[in-house]
Amino acid sequence: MQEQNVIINQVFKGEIFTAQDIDFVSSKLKKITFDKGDIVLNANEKVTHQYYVADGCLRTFFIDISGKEHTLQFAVKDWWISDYTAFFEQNTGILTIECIQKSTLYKIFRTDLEEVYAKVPQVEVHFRKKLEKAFASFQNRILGNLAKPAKERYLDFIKTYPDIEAKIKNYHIASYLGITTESLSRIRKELVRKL
Amino acid sequence: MQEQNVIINQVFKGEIFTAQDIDFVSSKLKKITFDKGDIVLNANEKVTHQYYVADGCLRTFFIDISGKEHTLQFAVKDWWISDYTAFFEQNTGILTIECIQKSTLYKIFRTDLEEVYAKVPQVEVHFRKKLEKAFASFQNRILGNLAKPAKERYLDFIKTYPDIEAKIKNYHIASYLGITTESLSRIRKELVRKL
DNA sequence: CGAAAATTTGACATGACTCAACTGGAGTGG
DNA sequence: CCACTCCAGTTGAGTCATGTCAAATTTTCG
Repeated sequence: MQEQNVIINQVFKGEIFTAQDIDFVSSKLKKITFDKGDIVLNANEKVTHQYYVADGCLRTFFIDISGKEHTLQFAVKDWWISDYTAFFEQNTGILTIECIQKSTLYKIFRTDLEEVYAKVPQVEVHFRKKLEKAFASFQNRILGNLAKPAKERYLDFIKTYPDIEAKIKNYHIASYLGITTESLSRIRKELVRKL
Repeated sequence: MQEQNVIINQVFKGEIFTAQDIDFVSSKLKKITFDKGDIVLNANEKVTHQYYVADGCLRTFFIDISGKEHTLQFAVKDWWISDYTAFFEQNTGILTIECIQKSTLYKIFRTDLEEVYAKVPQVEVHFRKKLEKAFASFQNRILGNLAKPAKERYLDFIKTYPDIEAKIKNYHIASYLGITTESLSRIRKELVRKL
C-alpha cells in the first residue's frame, strides 16, 4: 500500500527498505490520535511502547513529592517519545506523557520492536543513532544546568527549539528550565527591555 | 593466553565468548596506565577512543566560559568513560578526562569497535545496554537537578555512589552537584549537626 | 461577552554565591 | 623534630538570583 510506504519512509527517514520490510514494519506500527490535554501514559504504569510523533506536540514530565511538575522532554513532529528508562528496563515508569496539542502518533510495542530489530537491522541502527543523539542532548542539558544561569538556558532553549517554543506555553518552558513561571516572566521582561 | 581471558571476561562480564572471539577482542584493547592528575583527553581534541577502568578513578569535566570546572561523570573500576557525545559523532570533544587516582585503563579505538561489533555481536549488545543505563542515569540526574535542592542531591550522591565518594575530594562532589565548595561545606555541617 | 487560564507584577524570604580570612592536616626540608 | 608550605575545607559577611505568595492584568476560548 502506498500509504504504508509513505509512513515508513517518514518514520525511518534515511534508511532503505525492501517492500517486504515495509510491510513487516508497518504491521507493527499502530496509529493513534489524541486530543489536547490527553494523557498517553501515566506515571507508575508499565511502559510497553514508544511513540513516534507524526503530528502534534507532547511532553514527558515528572511529578515530585511536593506535587510540582518537571518537564523532561518535549516532542514534536518526527520525534520519538516514551519513558525510555522504564521502557528499556521493561519497568513501570515515573514519567507522565501528555499531549500539549491534538496529536497523531504511531506506537510500537517493545517486544515487536525486538522482532523488527532481528528482521530489519536498519531499524536497530536507526534507533541506536537516535539513542546516541538523545544521550548527547541529555549531556548538554546537564552541562547547561551546571554552567549556565536561567537566562542563558532560556535563550539556548528558544534558539535550539524554535519549533517547540511556538507550540507550548511559557509555564512549560519554565518547568523544563527548572524555574518558576514568575522567574521566567521576569527574565523575558528583562530581555525585551534590552531590545 | 589466560590473562586475556580474565580481562575480557571482566570487561564484558555477562557475555559468553569463544576462544577466537577473546583473541580478537583482546587484540583491540590496549592497556594504558596513568598517574594521579594525568589528563587522558583534553577538550578540543578528536575523541577516538573509549576507556575501560580496570582500576583507579577518573572524571570528565567541562570548563565554562568563566573558567569554572563542571564535573559530568566519575568512573571507577568496571566503568567505561569517554566524551561520548564527541565519540559518537566522531568529533572533537568539549570534555577533559582527568585521573583522580593512579589508574589502569583499557582503551578501544572507535573504528576497531565497529569491527568488533560486526564480528562479535555480543559486544554490541553489551554496549547498547551500557548506553541505555547511562541514558537512564542522565535522566535521573536531570530530574534530580530540577526537582531536588542541593542537600538532597548530595545525600542521593553519597548513597548511590559510596565507592566513588570514598575516592574523591569534596570539591569534586561540589562540581558534580553544581554548587560551590563553600555551599557543600555548609550542607555537610548542617547534616552533621542533625546526627 | 464572560469565565478560565496564563502571564505579569510587587513585596518579601531564602538558598546559594562571592570574596576574604581562617583552620587543620599532610608533606617537606633544614 | 620543628618550621614552613600547600591544599582542602570551613566560616563569616554581604550580595544576588530565584522562590513564595498574593494580587492584578492580559490572553484565550467557549
